[in-house]
Amino acid sequence: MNKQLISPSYRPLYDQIKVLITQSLIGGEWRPGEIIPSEMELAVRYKVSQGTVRKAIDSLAAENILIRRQGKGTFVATHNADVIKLRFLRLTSVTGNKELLQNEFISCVKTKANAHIAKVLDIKAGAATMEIKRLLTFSGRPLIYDHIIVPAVPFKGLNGNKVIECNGSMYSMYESQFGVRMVRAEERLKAVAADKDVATALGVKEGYPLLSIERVSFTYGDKPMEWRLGLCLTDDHHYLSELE
Amino acid sequence: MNKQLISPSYRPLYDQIKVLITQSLIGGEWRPGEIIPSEMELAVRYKVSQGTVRKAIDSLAAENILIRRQGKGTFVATHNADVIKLRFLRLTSVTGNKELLQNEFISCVKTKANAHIAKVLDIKAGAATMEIKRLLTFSGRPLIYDHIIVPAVPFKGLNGNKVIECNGSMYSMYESQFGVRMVRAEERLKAVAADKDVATALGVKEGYPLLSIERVSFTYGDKPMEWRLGLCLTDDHHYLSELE
DNA sequence: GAGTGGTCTAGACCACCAA
DNA sequence: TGGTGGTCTAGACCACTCA
Repeated sequence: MNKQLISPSYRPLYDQIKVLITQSLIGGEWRPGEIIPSEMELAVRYKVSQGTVRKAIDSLAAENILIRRQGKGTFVATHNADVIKLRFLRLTSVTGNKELLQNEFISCVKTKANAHIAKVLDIKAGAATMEIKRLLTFSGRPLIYDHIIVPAVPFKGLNGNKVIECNGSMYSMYESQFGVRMVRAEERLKAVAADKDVATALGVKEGYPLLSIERVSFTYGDKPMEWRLGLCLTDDHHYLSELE
Repeated sequence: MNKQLISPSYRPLYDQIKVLITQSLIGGEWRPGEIIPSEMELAVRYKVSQGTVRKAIDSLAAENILIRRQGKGTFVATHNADVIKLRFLRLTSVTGNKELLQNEFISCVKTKANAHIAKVLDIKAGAATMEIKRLLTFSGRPLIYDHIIVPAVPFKGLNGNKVIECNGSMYSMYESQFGVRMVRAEERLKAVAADKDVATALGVKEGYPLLSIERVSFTYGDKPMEWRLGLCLTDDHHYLSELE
C-alpha cells in the first residue's frame, strides 16, 4: 500500500514525517536533551512503517538535530552537554593542547538593526536588537573579540549578567534561558587588519592581521537568530575546515 | 538469513560492501565519470540484497565519491565535470559575481620533503617532491598565491607545461594525467601578514593581511597526496563555511 | 530479559530518463 | 517501454543498554 499523499510537487513520506517531528521540536513537545518516543511508537502515531520513521530520524540525526544512541533511544540534541559544548567553534590550538576558555564581558546594550543586520536576521530595519561585546581568552591570553547581535523580541530579558553567567557558550544560555536552540550556522571568513579598539583589547598593534569570522546562526526552520563577528588572533590557533 | 561474517570487531555487511566497491575504484575497474553497475547487478555480484548495496552506495554518495542520478545510474565522481570544477574552492566573491579564473604559472621544481611535508604527506623526510608555485587571478586581479607540493612518485612526468595547460583545476589534471583522484581535503586557516615576495605578486604592501589556507588533500583510502598553501586577498572575497 | 536502535532481506510500487 | 534509482512495507534477527 502506498501512503503517498497527492501533492503538486512530489514529496516523499519520510520527508513529511520529518516535518511533523520538527514541528514537535519547535512546539516544545520534546525539549533539548530529552528522549523522544521510540521508532515503533512514532510509526504507530504517524501511521507509517518503522522504516519510514527511521529515514526521517536518520535525516534529522545527520543534521545534528537529533542524537541516536543504540540501546537507549533517540534524544533531542542540546548545546548544554559537556561533550558538545562549543560545537560551532572551529578554532583549535596549533599545538593541540586543551585550554581553558574564559569569557570577559565588555558590554550589552539595546540598539536598532541597521540595514545589513536587518537583512541577515530577517527583521525590519530599525527593529530592536541587543548588542553584546565580549573578549574570549584561552589560557589567560586574549584570543577572540566577539561582537554579537540578536533580535530583542525572542530574547526579552537578556542582559549583561546573563552573558557573564553563561561563561563561554552563548548557545547553551540561549537554550536554557530563552528556549532558542541553534541548529546550523554559516560563517564567512576574511583576513583583516586590527583597528585601534580591537587591537587594544587583544593586546596587539593596530594593523595586526586578524581572522574575521562573520557568523549567522539559525534555529529550527532555518530562521536566523544571531549575527556575530569574531576577530581572532591566529598566531597559535587555526580554523579547521573539512572538505568533501 | 544473516550473511554477517564472523569477525572480532563487528562490521556491518554494507560496510564490507563499501570496502569492496572502494577497492574496485582504486583498482580502476570503474574510472572517474564512468557509470558503475546497477544496484541489482552489484547485489548479485556480492551475494547480498539490493537494499544492502544501496546502503553502501548511499554512504559513498554522501562522501561525494559516487554520484547517483535517478533514472540513469550511479557514476564515479570526477573533478573534470564543468559543474563541479573547483569543488574544493570555498572562496567566493562578496558580490556574488561570476568570475573568470585564470592561472599564472610561476615555477615548478624538483625538491626534497622537509620534516613537516614528510609528516603530512606520509612520506620519508628527504623523499623526492615536486614543488609548484602559481598565481590565481579572478577577472584579471591577483587573488591567490599558491604553493603546492606533491610526492614525486605518483606524479612522475609532472612539469610546468602540465600546470600551465590545466588552467586552474589541478585536481582535474591529476585525475586525467596521473589517475589520482582527490576525495577529501582538510584546510587550516589563519590570518597572516604578507611577506615581501607574496606582497609583490599580489600587488599589495608588505604586511597586508592575507587569509592563509593550508590544505592537505586525500585520495581513496585517506592517503594524503597533496599539500598546498594558498595566500588569499580577501578584500572582495570571503571563505564560506557551513556548520551543523 | 525487555526494550531500544541497527542491520538485512524480499518484494511491491513510484519517479525519472532514454531510446 | 524497459531500466535505473527512490520509496515504502513487513518481518526477522543482531547489538547495545539497563534494571
